[in-house]
Amino acid sequence: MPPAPKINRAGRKFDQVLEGARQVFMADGFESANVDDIARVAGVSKATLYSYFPDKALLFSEVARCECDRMAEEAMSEADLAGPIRDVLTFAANKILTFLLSDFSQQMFRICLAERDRFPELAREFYESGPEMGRKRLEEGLALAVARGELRIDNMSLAAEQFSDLAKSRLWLRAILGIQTRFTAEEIAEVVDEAVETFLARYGA
Amino acid sequence: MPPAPKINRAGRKFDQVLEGARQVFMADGFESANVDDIARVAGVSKATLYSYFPDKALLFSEVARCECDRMAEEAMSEADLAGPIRDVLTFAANKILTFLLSDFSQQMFRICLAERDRFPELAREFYESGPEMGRKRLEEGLALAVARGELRIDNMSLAAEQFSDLAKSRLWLRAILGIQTRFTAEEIAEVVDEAVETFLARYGA
DNA sequence: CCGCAACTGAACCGGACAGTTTAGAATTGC
DNA sequence: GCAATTCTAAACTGTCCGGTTCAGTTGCGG
Repeated sequence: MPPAPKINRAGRKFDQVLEGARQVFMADGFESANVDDIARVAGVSKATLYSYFPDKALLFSEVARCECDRMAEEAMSEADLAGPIRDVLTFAANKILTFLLSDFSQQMFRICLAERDRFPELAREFYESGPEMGRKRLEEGLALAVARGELRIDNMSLAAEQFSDLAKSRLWLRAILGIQTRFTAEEIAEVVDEAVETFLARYGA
Repeated sequence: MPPAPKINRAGRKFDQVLEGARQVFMADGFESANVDDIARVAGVSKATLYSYFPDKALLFSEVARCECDRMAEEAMSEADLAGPIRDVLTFAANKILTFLLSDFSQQMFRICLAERDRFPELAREFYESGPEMGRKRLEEGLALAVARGELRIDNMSLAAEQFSDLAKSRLWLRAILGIQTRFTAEEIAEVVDEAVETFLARYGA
């Protein structure tokens, strides 16, 4: 199967359907999303929607797959690797934290977790397109710094995980649970700086 | 309101109902849980169940509240603070990680996150009874070590958060997403040891 | 302008499920 | 051992929602 089974991609309104579904699913998740709502938001009749997708679950899978791809692209975006290692790390931690606190990232996580049992494949795609992809990118950057003699790292993969875990200290959990929804630049800078400090204390050359 | 509004606690089978609800809600969450199932598991008729609780939501809230209390007790359990700081930290990291990987902790997190919007109070109770309580306990332990001159810590609360974040590196995310369900002693020991190492590199005296 | 394919809108079906009712059985207290 | 209370089993109501159907409209190629 090239992209997915039983989906009829031909037709004028296919993209409309997908976009409407994206909006509704990303806002409500799978269970709470209502197919009538999706049709309405997509500006399409329910019959048309069902002429493209055999059922709600496959429509959701398709949307989720696309969104995982979007996330992967985000994770692959290049970082600036020039300059002193401390600055590079600070920039990276900032980027990681900002992304992890974004609405998009938070919604993706919530939805993938909520639908973990119904769509186990989705959880895996999420993990690979998000955290895993980010970790690989980070490892590459760290490897360069090691090569330049700025860092000393034995366990590269775990070091990368530690770095992103440090970068989201305190704030991510509060955000995902809805305890706190806005974050000041100071709060973010504090977590980022402390993350870099701790990471360098361990791995700085 | 002493515990909760409109709940009739008198009657022979109150505890049965609560226990049945606990089992079903902890297994299925709020939405997917079926009231007929709860009654059956509790060994009670549906009418009896509804004579104690006015609706499903309040029954769920009561169960969730009790489970948060259970979690708080778990988090408050004393750690062994004697011995060299490295051993104490290793023990603590082990305890934190083991708890965070337990079925109970994982289910609590999944349920609280899934029902975040429907029961915002629950997310807060979870946060305070779990992560917050754990952090406070950890801070106390760290403060003792600082007093003994074994650690140097400026930002105590963030240091405690960093420690628990380091302790769950890599494994927690894989567990919560269902990517990996069993963990070898070696995997756990590796994460724990690296967490302690990194923490001590930054905060060791 | 014809014919065909896509699309519409609204009604409809069936199953799931929260919550209610009722008629009667079991327990308990006195 | 009787009366009041509690519980039971099962049928029932109303609602929600995924998915289908269908009679009719739109729009486009020839």
